[in-house]
Amino acid sequence: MEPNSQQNEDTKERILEEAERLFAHKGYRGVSVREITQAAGVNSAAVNYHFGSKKNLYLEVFRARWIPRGKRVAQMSEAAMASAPPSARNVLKAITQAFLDTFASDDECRRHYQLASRELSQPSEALALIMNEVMKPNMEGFLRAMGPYLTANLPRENAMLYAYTVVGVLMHFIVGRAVISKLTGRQYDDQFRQVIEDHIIDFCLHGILGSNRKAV
Amino acid sequence: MEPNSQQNEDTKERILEEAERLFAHKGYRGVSVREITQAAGVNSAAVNYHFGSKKNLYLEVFRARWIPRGKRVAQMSEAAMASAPPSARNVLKAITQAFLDTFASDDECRRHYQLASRELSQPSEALALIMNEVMKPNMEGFLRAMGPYLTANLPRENAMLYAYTVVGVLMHFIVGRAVISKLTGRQYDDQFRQVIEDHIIDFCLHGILGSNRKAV
DNA sequence: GTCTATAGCAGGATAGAC
DNA sequence: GTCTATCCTGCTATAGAC
Repeated sequence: MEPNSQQNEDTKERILEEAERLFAHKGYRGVSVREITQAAGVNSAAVNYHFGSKKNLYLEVFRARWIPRGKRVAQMSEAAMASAPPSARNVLKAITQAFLDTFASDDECRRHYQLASRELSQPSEALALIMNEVMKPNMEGFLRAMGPYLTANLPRENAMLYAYTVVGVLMHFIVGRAVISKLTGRQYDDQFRQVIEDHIIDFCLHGILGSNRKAV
Repeated sequence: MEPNSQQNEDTKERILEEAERLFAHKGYRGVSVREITQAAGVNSAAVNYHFGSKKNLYLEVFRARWIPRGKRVAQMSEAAMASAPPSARNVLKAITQAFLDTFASDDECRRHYQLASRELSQPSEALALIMNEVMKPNMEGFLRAMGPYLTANLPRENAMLYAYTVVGVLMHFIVGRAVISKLTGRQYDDQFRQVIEDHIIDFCLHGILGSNRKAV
């Protein structure tokens, strides 16, 4: 690979990185191309050269970064479900830990779900991407793993509501971190993180099994 | 009240109404003052005359419309909790129905929680308003009513996590309506609405009581 | 109080030198 | 491929006529 192409890839990567960070933090309209290129330390024309338009850069953030990361989360989740002793609790533990821990940093986790959360409540073209490529398969994997613990004749529609609720609870705790600290008066450190993780697992476990515990 | 003042109030009201609708739909940055004044059928200078600035108009939407409406939701919730036979399920039913039904229309409900949801994940000055005036008191009312059904020594911090989760589930189902229809393949009509309402009540009821059922 | 006109600025995108 | 300079559009806010 010749140096120019290398440089080129670096530039594209840096733009994508900063674009994701800023879009997650401020939303699409809240960020300017100039702000992105400045943060990436590249020329202000680079976005249009490499991505064609601001809008396409936004979509490329999802295509090149969000979706691969989302697929890693799903893989981690599946792997944990397969390796732990089979139980409903371990299935929920697997998806919860995958959602919270399959990231290079807390910040990356937060960014990831802020982008998703904004698409859920204010859809753009990116929503179809994340739903079809990541969220729907992830929810289906979760439901497959939970299958043995649900009533046999539970309609698919109702099962999907459980999966949707679990995802909602997870995202709500990730993106609302500042609010949680304010409400509880407790700093969001590793210890509190663990409290929250346990809370989510317990809440969702009983939420799902409460009306669906299979007769033993 | 002289006609001018009346006209004046009408103008302010129309601007507030359209501003809320558009801010909820597209976010603060996604809406221009021109768009709001055009939708309200008033002159483009009217926003600055009546509200001083776009930012203050945004805050005024919360002060003049969101918070009173949020307080009505809390009142409905409290009233329903007080009038129904006391049970944990009825407490959850009260808050769920208050969240979903204390609105002139489905659209108004959606707008209300879209504004709140965006503030949660991307706080502005409005967040402190809605937290202090509405959300915190509402959560505390919910926990007071749930108190008899929780273990006596449950730390306030953990109780708050339950309230925060219930609010999160409710908002997730309200703002994510389009996604739910896509996931389940089912149209969001009155019948499905009832399915979802029952789902939310059951999920949260068992989610909370699962680890906290008082010994009888 | 209401409107038109516009100042003043920031945005996305592009042309063209290097 | 990269950068500077710039076009054009659209924004908020305001000044000033009526």
